[in-house]
Amino acid sequence: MDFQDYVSVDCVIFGYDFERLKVLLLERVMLDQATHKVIFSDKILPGSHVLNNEPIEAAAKRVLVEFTGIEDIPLHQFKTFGDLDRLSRQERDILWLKNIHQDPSQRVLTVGFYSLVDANKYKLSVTKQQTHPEMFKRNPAWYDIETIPEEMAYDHKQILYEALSYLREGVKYNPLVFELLPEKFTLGLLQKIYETILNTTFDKRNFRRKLLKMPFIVPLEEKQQKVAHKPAQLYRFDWKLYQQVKRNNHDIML
Amino acid sequence: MDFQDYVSVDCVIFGYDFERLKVLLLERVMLDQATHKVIFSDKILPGSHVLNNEPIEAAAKRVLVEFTGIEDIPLHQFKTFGDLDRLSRQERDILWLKNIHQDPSQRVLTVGFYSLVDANKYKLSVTKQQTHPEMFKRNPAWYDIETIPEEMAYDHKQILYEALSYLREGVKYNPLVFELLPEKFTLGLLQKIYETILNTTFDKRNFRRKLLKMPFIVPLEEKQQKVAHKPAQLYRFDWKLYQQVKRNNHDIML
DNA sequence: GCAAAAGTGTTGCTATTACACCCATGC
DNA sequence: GCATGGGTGTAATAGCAACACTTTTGC
Repeated sequence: MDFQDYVSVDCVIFGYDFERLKVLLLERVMLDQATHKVIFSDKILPGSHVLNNEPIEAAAKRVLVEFTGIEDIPLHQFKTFGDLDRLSRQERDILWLKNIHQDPSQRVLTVGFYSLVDANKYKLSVTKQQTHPEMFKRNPAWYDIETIPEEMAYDHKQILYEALSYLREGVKYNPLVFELLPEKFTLGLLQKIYETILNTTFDKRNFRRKLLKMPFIVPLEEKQQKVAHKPAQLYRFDWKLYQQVKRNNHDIML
Repeated sequence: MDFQDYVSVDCVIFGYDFERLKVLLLERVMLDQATHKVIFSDKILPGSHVLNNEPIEAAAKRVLVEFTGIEDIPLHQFKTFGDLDRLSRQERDILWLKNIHQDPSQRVLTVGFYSLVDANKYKLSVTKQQTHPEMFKRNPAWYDIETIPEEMAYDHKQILYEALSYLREGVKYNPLVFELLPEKFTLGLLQKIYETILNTTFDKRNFRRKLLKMPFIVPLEEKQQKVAHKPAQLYRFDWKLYQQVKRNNHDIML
């Protein structure tokens, strides 16, 4: 037994599809070897063991590519989960682990990461070679945050909800939303994102006043085109300026 | 090799001695077996491997008792450190690990916890049986945060500084300071603590106004006694009320 | 009586809230 | 011409920052 048998990462990828807040989950399916009937199926976070010589964040990035096709996104470590029985609280988890020849009573610590991305930007796909023909993870898909599937692997529902509250806090003090926004964006879009994530609404005029006071949100000499309404001013987020401002004044953003 | 060989916890215990902010460190000493001369000595955070059947927070509490004598304090998980070479970047770390028959190139993930306590409340002492007679940890002691020792084990200096910034953020949004304060306290003391931790000063009148508006800081029918100045009103922190208020309104405290 | 910390109010400024209408565009 | 989201100002209120003197006690 080795380091990699005891440590894993799990990724909670939040996606905004310009309508709603979503989370990326895989389907975990176990088939009967003989009949090929489904024994069970539930949802699981993209995650995997950390290889012996792999930094933990690299492991998180690797599993994302392997199980979702998402590449090159910033990941935020939020919490480590180490309950003794976190892999063996549900019957189907035990069944699953036994079948991949892992002892369900063996302890695996998992480091949780979250991210916020544009849900429309990626074609989701599993590229990882699945080692057990009748047990596999498939169908990475976005699930609305308001209707999280009941049945999830291990302690993943707990991990998901904790990530959600880290996201909601994080978004208030860190420029997380600019990690998902296109280079050029309108204030209307920005407002919609904040409203969706925080599940609230803001007054348009007050919101704009507040954001326009931030020096790192800089107007471009460019407007929207071909929209069926008054074209909006485009802005960009200046990361360098943001870093400068942040050094002096810790609490910015909403 | 087992779970416990790959996962550890480290505790960054901040102490306030009613003057300055301190941090609790142990001395790590290695002696020459023959001459008993000191080969090296540096500082190390209280930490240890997590036992196979031990929850991670329990491990953190255990090592605190074993290496410092501090019992029953709230611990806050803040970050997990997993760099591949975090145990082998310094010559003396390699020497140390070889002598306790641990492979320096072996990877150990460590989960960091921090806490804030009254530095005067505890008699510090090491009770853990030290297994290698010429290599030991001793002398738990408070070190001023402004003069952190240069020489520290592994990546412990990094862990310490990251903990410090989590503390400084945490104290603004969570009632951490009330975990260290005596049951009955004065507003003057409260202000001094915030000023020390955040390394700033506040206007007395504005500070009091702000804190007295918080319903969970409740005045007692009692004043200081036998002080060589006007005796101050005593207050207590009502944790139940705090929980209630917090449910509605997420961002409180300073 | 003096040293030491407690306690207290006001003012100007800044930030926040609440609120309603016209504008430019594509179809 | 109508539907769509963009864009704008003001007034009332609440919160924040800056400021100095009196009080009570122990010694």
